[in-house]
Amino acid sequence: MPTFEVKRMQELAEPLARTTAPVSPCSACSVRQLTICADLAAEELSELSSIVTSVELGPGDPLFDEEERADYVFNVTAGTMKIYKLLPDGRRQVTGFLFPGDFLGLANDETYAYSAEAVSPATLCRFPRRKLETLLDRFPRMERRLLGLASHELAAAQEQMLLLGRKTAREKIASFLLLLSERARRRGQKGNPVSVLMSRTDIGDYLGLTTETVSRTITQLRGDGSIKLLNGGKVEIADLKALQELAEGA
Amino acid sequence: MPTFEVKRMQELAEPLARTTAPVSPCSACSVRQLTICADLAAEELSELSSIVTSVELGPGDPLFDEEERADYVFNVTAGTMKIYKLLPDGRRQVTGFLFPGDFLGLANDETYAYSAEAVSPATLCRFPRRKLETLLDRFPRMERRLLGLASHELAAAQEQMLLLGRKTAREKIASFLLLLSERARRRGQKGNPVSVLMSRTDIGDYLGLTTETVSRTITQLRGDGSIKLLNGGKVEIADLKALQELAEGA
DNA sequence: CGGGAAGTTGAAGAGCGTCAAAAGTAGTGG
DNA sequence: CCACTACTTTTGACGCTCTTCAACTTCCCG
Repeated sequence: MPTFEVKRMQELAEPLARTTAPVSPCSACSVRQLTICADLAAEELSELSSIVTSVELGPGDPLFDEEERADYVFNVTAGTMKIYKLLPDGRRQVTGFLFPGDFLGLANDETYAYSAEAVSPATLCRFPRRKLETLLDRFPRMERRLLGLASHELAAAQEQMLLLGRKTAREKIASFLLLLSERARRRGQKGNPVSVLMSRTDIGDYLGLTTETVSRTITQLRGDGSIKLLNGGKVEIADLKALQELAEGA
Repeated sequence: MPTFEVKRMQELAEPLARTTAPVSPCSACSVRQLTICADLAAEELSELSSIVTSVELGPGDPLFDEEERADYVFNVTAGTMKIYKLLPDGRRQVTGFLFPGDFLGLANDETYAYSAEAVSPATLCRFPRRKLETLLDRFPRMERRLLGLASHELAAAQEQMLLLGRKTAREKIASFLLLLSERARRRGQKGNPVSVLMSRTDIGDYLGLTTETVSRTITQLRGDGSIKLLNGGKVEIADLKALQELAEGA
């Protein structure tokens, strides 16, 4: 049985990643209320448990690549992931950072529309897509939940388009810090200081900037007194109001 | 009964827009297969008909504004719509152009995440959100379809982020023309020449450029021999391969 | 410690934006 | 039918933000 799981793991990602036997009952899951598993009955949860597998990734480990057959969908339970698209010459656009409770791998097509990789050590729940679909037929509440998550993602994507297309570097960085802060708070952590675990390159690729511009802009905001850099990748939001006005482009 | 409809219309948009009594049976709808109503049984279609109303808009007419209460969802049946977000100082990001068969108004929140307005004369089906939701409970096939559309939208949004964050002006214009062409073909029209009904300003706001840059870039592509401008806002794709390579950033 | 990656800072340059004006297009009314 | 107006598009000149290329510094992790 463990052997079986390990084999499937290798189809999925490099030997770096580890899979274990069916995850401990979803009922103990700390991020359940944030994701598709919210509000399921005990019986439904146990059915879900029976198809789910856990995946562990280290920083930089790939989960899947764009164009790959989308046989699984995932739920982040710990750590941070990034999803991105590439141009043939290597230019990269990070389309999202994912935190515990976030869902990924929804594919309309039969293939993933983006690549996914771990930013920090991360744990995910993996659902075979086919099996999840048949489960959805019987758990309309879960399907509704999934639709809700997708439409939330869609709204976030549009907000990001506004940022990419129309905001200046300063506005982008301010928006980014506030977004991280807000998302941390929604996960029940404190939003200030905010931990910024991703590299300058990742931030640049998310905001449509170069690492140099990210660095310079952060330095600038620090000079303004809007933020302070602490150690451990933490950023203190020193002047929330200024940052918010900047982010909204006022 | 018609009075009732007119009154509700006024909550929705300005007197410019017109509503009629329940639309002629959905069974005759020409875009049904493209949208949420695909694959419904005759009986289901008639139930759907009973809650739907038709909306007609002229160029520039608003359908709804960001932040407004999202009491309705819509389906474009004819014409072209645009959806966009604004910054307080007036900077605008068009997050999508919508054509017959496209769906809009999905709101996660209780309010719309963007504004919507007609680009050309347009007709839409309007569904009261609440009633549609109860219908979805009974028509799982429609809910599945909606989820499929949402995840398709999501993939398109990510493609657009790649464009906004990482492509040059030339690459953006090339991608845009190919996108319009592709979408026209999917609706059963011919993809070349492609009709570009929207203004340079709208295009710029969609691609994260100014109207001047859009104009200059189009002139440039014409000079290259990649495209030709015909009258009636039509653009002939003269060198498809060149345009594709440009769009992919090769 | 020491080596390598990540981050910061600097100088120069390119691409796109801004401001301005001309050319084209469409709608209106005499 | 044509002239007038108003708007959209195009073109031009210039400037600024962000990128590019490069060197230097800091931070890790062995």
